[in-house]
Amino acid sequence: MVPPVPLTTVTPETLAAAVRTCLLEAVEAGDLAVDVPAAVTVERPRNRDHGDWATNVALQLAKPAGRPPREVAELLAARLRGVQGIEGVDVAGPGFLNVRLDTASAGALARDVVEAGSEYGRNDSLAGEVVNLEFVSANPTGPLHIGHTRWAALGDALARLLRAAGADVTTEFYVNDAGAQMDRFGASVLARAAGRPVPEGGYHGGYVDGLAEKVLAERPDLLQLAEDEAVPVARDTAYRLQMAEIEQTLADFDVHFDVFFSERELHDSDAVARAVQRLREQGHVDDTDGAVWLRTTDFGDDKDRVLIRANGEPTYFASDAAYYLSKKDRGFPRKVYLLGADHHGYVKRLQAIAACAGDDPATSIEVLIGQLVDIGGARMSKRAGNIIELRDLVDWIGKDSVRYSLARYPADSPLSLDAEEMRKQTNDNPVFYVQYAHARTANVARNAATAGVRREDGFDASLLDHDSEEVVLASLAQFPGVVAQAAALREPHRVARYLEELAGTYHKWYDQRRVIPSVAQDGTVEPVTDVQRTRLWLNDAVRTVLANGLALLGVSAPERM
RNA sequence: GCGCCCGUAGCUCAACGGAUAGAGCAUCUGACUACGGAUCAGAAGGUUGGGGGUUCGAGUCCCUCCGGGCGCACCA
Repeated sequence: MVPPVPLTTVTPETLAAAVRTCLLEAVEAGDLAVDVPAAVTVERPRNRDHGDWATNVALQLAKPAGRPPREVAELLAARLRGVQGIEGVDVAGPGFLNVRLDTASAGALARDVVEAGSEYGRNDSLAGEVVNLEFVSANPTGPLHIGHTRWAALGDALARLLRAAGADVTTEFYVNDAGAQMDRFGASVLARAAGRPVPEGGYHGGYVDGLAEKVLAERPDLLQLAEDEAVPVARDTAYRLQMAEIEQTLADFDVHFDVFFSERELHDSDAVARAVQRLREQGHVDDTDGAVWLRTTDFGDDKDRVLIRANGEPTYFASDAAYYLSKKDRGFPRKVYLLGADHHGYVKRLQAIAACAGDDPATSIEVLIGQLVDIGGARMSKRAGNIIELRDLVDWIGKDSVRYSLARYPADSPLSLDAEEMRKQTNDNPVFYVQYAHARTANVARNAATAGVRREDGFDASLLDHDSEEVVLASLAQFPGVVAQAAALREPHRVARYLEELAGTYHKWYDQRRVIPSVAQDGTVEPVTDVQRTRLWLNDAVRTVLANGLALLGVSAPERM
């Protein structure tokens, strides 16, 4: 007697495809007259009485088909019942289709996941998308602070997520290294180097003293130079030092940029002037009151914006336009910006630039607005004054906890975190809950090896028949969908929330089912069977997904804690 | 005044337009001769800020009011 090994594992994706096939067949047979949608949604019902998986297609197709939803559902149910791996189909409520899988078809996923390894969860939902993702873009005139920390954690996670979904992503940090602010920065550093107070409107904070010291070490002649010579020297030297620190801080936070793009180079290469000329040729530039204006009101902005001031100096907006055109010219159809809430007024202007350049803002520009974070109880920086520095946060709380804590909330929700909570290594802190689950799977695997339980000796999916196993398997099955959805919505927090759920299902399973043979009171050891081996596959499948998911968030997956 | 975002359990927050709105913390009850308890089981906690509307179905979409945050430069 051959055991009922299914030909294919049943997952939400394969089930959705099966439902769609049934629909097509029903239409073909003349049972139903409706346009079959390109994609069918299959979800895990909240209530387990509603089956393993459920779909609402019948409800959605009822109107276009001109039939009562339950009638459409019944019609589909009859066809679905013949699909391999499906144990039963019920029509429930207003017209939901509730599907129960047979144990082996659901359980086979454990092996698939282990065999896919780090590939499991990767998908091609965004294949062919070429994306430029800009985030952080802090001024190089001081250290990174808490606001940048949120964008760094979120932006980097988003980049990983988009890549996992098959997109071609370039991450970019725009360096505002041009303009009057840089001269004020240079003047501030010079003043401190000379032991004078920082000039009006300059940069304060202990870090300026630190920079002044290092600049003096590199340029002992600084104070002998004439003022108009000394400021650029102080400026450029301090800029280089500060930028190096920013890059190092980001690297220590496991955040890597493909491109650091200099605003100054836009000016030096005449790209700004050419951009203005280009916009003029597109017919969206006016010369009024001695200044050069971009008619952004043509595209929904409140007022037109100045590109070149009456004094001949280009505005920051002009370099932004040039920067946009650079991204366009470098071959990025889609430009994603992560901006702080204090810059949301900038969105319309950005869209207007795109429109003036002849692009459709709806597809070429995507702005994610992040609300501000408040971390209560965090130490203020002595160097930078009354602000919280990224470096201090990471040194004090730890990279994993900071990254995870910031990535587990949607960007558009204002957030207040508690530094003491983030430092806790308990259940209060979700990152430890998830990491501990991972460490536990590793521990079980080590114990299994010692006990002689080996995956390659056997796998029988039908043995994963406990409720807690069905729940773990269903959670594993959802991972690729979660990755695709999180990538499509640009919401890394969905991955974190998912991992917490998966970790929970694993801990519950661990409490209910043993992988290692138990030892009886008289010392006799239970023999190793396919039960233990198959559970080890499941254990390792969970570890695979936890590791893959944590990697998407830039958080480590420890083998021991 | 205009614009964008947010109002969900005592607190911090989830919830592709789906079925009885969920977690964690805090509070209360249980499980430690344990595959590391950094865990698990259970209780309690809600008119999703108010009011209309759209539809088979609204925390989610539309309108309106209330409350909070942030923006509205020839600044960077």
